[in-house]
Amino acid sequence: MTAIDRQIDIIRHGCDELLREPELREKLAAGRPLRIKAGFDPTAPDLHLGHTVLINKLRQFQELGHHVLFLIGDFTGMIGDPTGKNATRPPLTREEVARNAETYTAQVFRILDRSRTEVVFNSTWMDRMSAGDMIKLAASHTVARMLERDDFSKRYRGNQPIAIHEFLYPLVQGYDSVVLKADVELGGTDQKFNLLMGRELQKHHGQSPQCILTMPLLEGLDGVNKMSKSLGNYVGIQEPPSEIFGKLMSVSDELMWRYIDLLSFESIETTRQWRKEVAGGRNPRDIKVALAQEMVERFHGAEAARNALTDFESRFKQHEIPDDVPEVKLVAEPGGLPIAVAMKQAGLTASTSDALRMLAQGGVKMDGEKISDRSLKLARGASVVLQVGKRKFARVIIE
RNA sequence: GGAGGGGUUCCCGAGCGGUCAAAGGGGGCAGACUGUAAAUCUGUUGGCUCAGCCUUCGAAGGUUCGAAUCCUUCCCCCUCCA
Repeated sequence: MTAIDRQIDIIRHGCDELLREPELREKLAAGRPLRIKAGFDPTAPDLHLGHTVLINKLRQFQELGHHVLFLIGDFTGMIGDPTGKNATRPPLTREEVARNAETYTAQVFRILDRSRTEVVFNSTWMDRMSAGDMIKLAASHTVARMLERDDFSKRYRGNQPIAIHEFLYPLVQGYDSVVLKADVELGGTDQKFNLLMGRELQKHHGQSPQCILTMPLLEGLDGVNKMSKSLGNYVGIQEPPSEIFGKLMSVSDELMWRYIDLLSFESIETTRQWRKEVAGGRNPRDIKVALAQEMVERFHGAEAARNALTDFESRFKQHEIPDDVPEVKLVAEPGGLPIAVAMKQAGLTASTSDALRMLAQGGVKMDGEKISDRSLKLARGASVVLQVGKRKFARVIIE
């Protein structure tokens, strides 16, 4: 096995598609560090495990000696890429984009090697582009070819609106590759069309076209939709250990294997062994614990991972009230504070109506005892732990 | 520019003068069962110091004792023709 074979092996591992391998071999054969581009949409500034699938791959490229161009699509963010959506997204303001971008850079270096990463913003060159240049760029592609993109054609057929400016998104993304002289661009499978656009435009500008590597999209906790902040089915890498642990424990057994494939650094031999053991009767829960601990350890360290497990067991096996319950101080009138209002003010429910529903359905506990009396009032000086559902807690202190 | 169709609660979608906070499904949430899994069953799903009241059916006006439902104007989306 040659050195290049070995690189290709590592690069291909876990990926969805590599276009085109012969070209990549040629680039690798030149022996120079390749320019690896990946674009990030600044709408969701909190990185979650879904993002890390791609970032882990970037990290691998760095380990192989290549140079990562971490592109923040602050210009494209104002367009709002409709990929995976069935509706036009509201464009972000410049201020929102800037704020989001900053939180990105603060997080990626938990995974990436800073010395081999260049963070770039596409507004740097796009802001300087004239209307005339933009028309020239737009002229390089046709509507028919745009409509080849699955998302566009679906919406078009489904009588859903497509705004003209949405067509500019792939063009701008492709043009970014021209400016950056990218050798390889990474993206999710949903990005394939946009990634290919980079190849087209690079050829158009006399460059050798970038190779594209698509990574599978990680399903969210629901196991159906892709992980995304807006759908609320994500595990954020900045979340506290107990949240990361708990969320991972709540995924279905089927989804657990998917997460192991895309997120775990365990060797293929180990994970294969796990599958065999589960097939032989081992409780999948044990494997899930291992995965949850690995993730907590990656973002919070080994000690946090150990604590996450013991906390989890005391809370859910022994139904104990956790010790890190947030404290909320509320003010009551002389007559006391109605329980439902207290629940809402403590942030345990979205509304008092919702709180009343929870009471009616037996989903509320006070100091560990189930309560259902909606007329209950908390008197001044009271200090109680309220629990709604399985995981929402608050110590409420009435003043 | 012309002709036609359409905008209903998180989503899809029924309703077409009162019995509508609005059927049904999806999704969400809670309960039971569990491994905080899945599947299943049950309940619930606008807000409010909640036996009552307030706000919602693209927007604004109007008719009516009463409007998601009728009228007027406006905005937006789709289709066909130009």
